[in-house]
Amino acid sequence: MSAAIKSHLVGLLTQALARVAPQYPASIIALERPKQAAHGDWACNVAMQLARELRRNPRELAQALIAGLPASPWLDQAELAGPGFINLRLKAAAKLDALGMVHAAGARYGRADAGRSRPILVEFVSANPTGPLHVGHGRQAALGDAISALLEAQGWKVTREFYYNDAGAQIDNLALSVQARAREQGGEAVTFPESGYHGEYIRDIAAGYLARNGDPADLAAVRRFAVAALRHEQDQDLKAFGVKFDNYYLESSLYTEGKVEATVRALIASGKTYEQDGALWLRTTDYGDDKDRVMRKSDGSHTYFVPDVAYHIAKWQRGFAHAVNVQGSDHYGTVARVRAGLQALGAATGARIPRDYPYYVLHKMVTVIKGGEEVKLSKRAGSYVTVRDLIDEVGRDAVRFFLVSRKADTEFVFDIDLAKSQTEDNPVYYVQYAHARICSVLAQWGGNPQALPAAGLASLTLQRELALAQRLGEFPEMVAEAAREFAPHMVAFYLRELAGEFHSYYNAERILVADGELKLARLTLILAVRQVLHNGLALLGVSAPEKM
RNA sequence: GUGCCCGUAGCUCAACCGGAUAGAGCACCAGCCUUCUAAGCUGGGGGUUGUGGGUUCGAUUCCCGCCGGGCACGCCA
Repeated sequence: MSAAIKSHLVGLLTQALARVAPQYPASIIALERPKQAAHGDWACNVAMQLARELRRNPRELAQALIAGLPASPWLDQAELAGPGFINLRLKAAAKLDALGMVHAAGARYGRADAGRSRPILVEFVSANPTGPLHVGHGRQAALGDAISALLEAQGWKVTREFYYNDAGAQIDNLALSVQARAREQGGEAVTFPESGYHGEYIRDIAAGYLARNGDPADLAAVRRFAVAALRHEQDQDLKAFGVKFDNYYLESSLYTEGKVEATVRALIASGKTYEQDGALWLRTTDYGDDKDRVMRKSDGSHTYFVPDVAYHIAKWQRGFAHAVNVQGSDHYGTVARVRAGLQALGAATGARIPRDYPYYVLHKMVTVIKGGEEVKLSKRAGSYVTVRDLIDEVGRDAVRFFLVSRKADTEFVFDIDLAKSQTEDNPVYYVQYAHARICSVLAQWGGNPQALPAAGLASLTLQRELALAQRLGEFPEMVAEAAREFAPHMVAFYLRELAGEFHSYYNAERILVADGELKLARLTLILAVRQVLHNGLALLGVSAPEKM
């Protein structure tokens, strides 16, 4: 059902309301899709909402509204139901209206212009270059990429950005770890750093370094080599996952470009800082944090929160008035701090940064289960399961689809056995199979799909056909809401349902029937289904195969 | 201890910001391939929505208390 038809219905009710209760604004009229088909195509609860204030019986009020509905070419009938619902039934033509919309828009069906080409920066993954990407990064990559695609579909000018924490203490730790392995491989007896990285990949990097005649004693060179090697490795992981970034932002650049120092100076100038115990503090409690934070430690170095603020100021200054950060919920603590830092700076510089800038999508952790037990180790990484492990075992499309099919704020249990042993019942294959089936039918028909949209649709009269068309009509609204809520899982669930309705239809009815008019109408319908499956899968970064 | 999040079928998860008889998938049981791909379809059993109150025409949804789980509470990143 197109949005146009929905607003048409709201218009009808508005007129009815104006006759029955002119003192109430039409804005209280809301339509919803009933869960049960018996309740019609749309339901309105306005009579129950107003019954109390109008001191009228809700059923009697609903009846009056129904009587006041003007005639409409789309509306078949309106009936009173339950405690005071008004159930609306549409004519078949209204349901089939969506097919024309799908074919007219094609790959652009589901797109809208809510973003009005405004720039928005979506930051995600942002892994430290100290090891291969773990499954949490995988969830983040799948989420961030899908959220970006959803925002693009809503007309935002999206920049996907990866922030490399390549300047902190963890990098020193990495360098020392690689150095120790390199010395070890050179025959020296070394004690491995207590808090060093123990993964297999550290040995590989050390070997690579030695193979290029690197000097283990040159720690700066070791560090450069190790960071470059891990950035390359992470790039390979992302490539295997099908995620592309528009920009990589290096924390180290904040130092080399003086942005960290500039941020400290600006914060001092803001008057929100104070010295205590030899350290420099920011009064973040003035902006909702639960305690003040140290900016500069007594040893003169900065806490990580300063470059974080500098980075986000840079986002703002680069022209991104809208920004979304996709991060693990373990970063919850930084939210208030970064925002407080930005508010202090904004107050000092006159920059009108919104209090909730940047917006955060925090996702819960992923645990991987295999053989009924939690998997914590990976050969390559040592202490955690990598994205690559998952892709190798389950396949890229399945991993991506799985990782976005749950709300971000629920803890994620990824059961490898389930994903592997039940590949045939895997939801992603189920959706892809629907797409491939349609391709197959179209191939057997052998005609030109381009010509189909001109076909007459009057012969589509079956419940399943009308329901499918209606489902297709919901797609744009679903995409808009998923984008608004930063909730790609809605796309995954929608696709599951659409594919399910298609499979049922396919099994119950034959597409390539003898009746030429009916055949063309049915082909037009499934061509539209294919288009929407394709568009939806594209939002999730999952392929839509023509054969399976 | 404090803050945030979560708790829905045996398992994994939905539920259109308060709507009608809480829905899917997996697993289980019984059926469907001479016909466009059986990676599919049809039917079935499965629930006191953690728990106790409150708000109201109506609560999985909003409020309060408790129980259980996750994360965060550093001059770590």
